[in-house]
Amino acid sequence: MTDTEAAPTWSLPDDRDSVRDALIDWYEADHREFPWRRTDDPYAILVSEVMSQQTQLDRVVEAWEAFLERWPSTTELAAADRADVVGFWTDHSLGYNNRAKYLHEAAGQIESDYDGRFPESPDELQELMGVGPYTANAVASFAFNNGDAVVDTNVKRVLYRAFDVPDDDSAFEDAAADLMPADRSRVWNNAIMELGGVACEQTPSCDEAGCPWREWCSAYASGDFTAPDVPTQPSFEGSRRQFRGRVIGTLREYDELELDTLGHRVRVDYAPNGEYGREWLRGLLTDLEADGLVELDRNAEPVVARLRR
DNA sequence: ATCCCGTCGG
DNA sequence: CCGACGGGAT
Repeated sequence: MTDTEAAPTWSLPDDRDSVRDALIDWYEADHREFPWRRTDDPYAILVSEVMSQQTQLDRVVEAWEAFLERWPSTTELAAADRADVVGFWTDHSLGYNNRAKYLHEAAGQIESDYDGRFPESPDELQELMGVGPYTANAVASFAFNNGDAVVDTNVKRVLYRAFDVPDDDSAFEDAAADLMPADRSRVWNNAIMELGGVACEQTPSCDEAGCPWREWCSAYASGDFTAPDVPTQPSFEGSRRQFRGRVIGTLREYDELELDTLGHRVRVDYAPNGEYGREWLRGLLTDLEADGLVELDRNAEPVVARLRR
């Protein structure tokens, strides 16, 4: 026998159905109300998922409503200027403006490749720009009740603590899939992420939140609430990301800007031939250009930059 | 100072 | 597989 697979060192409770029912009952009895939980429009759900990947949910609500009012469907969004979509992202402090571009591009894909209608399977949804495994399953679940088990950091933390699933992506996927009741991805994925969001947070509130899994939970029994490591980010102040943000913000105020002018507005210590000079700025701008956010007119003399329309 | 965290591109 | 990616809230 050439099988080298080790037997799993973890196992889910025998009475899966009790575990499942307990979570679904807990979720249905009481949960946070978010407006995107009241729609099954895949476009509206996609927008909410992309926004919430980077921003606290409370701040997403307003932005989500405003975005849908301005661009109610992929038809309007695909026809929009990219600069306006990126500008909206900045105005609403939604972070990574790359994701505004992804959304804009995905809307274009839906219009041109899918005849204006969203595909319903996770595999097809993943073809859309900016849509990876998590978002594909979320949209398939919440719009079509047709997803597989989502695995995000909330779900990982829950599985790691409750059932000792090791910190390993394929183990998390297997466990999450085993646990999800067939054909109930909509309520299930909402419920397990809600559990991670309000009961099994970084510092857990098992009793306060009335966690429905206390009787099965390994961490609750042992008192060890260790969670999988989440990589910490380098500081934002002075980072390249901060200056990218400033370039976008500055270019929004002007139709176009010559490079040295832009440089001086972006950082006080800009010196054309210094450490933070033209070479540094060109580096930033060519990346922003490759990211589809900025256009450079290399024929102009001197070269000018503007937001991509 | 730390948290939030999935996707893309190389 | 790993580094890059925004900026407000706490």
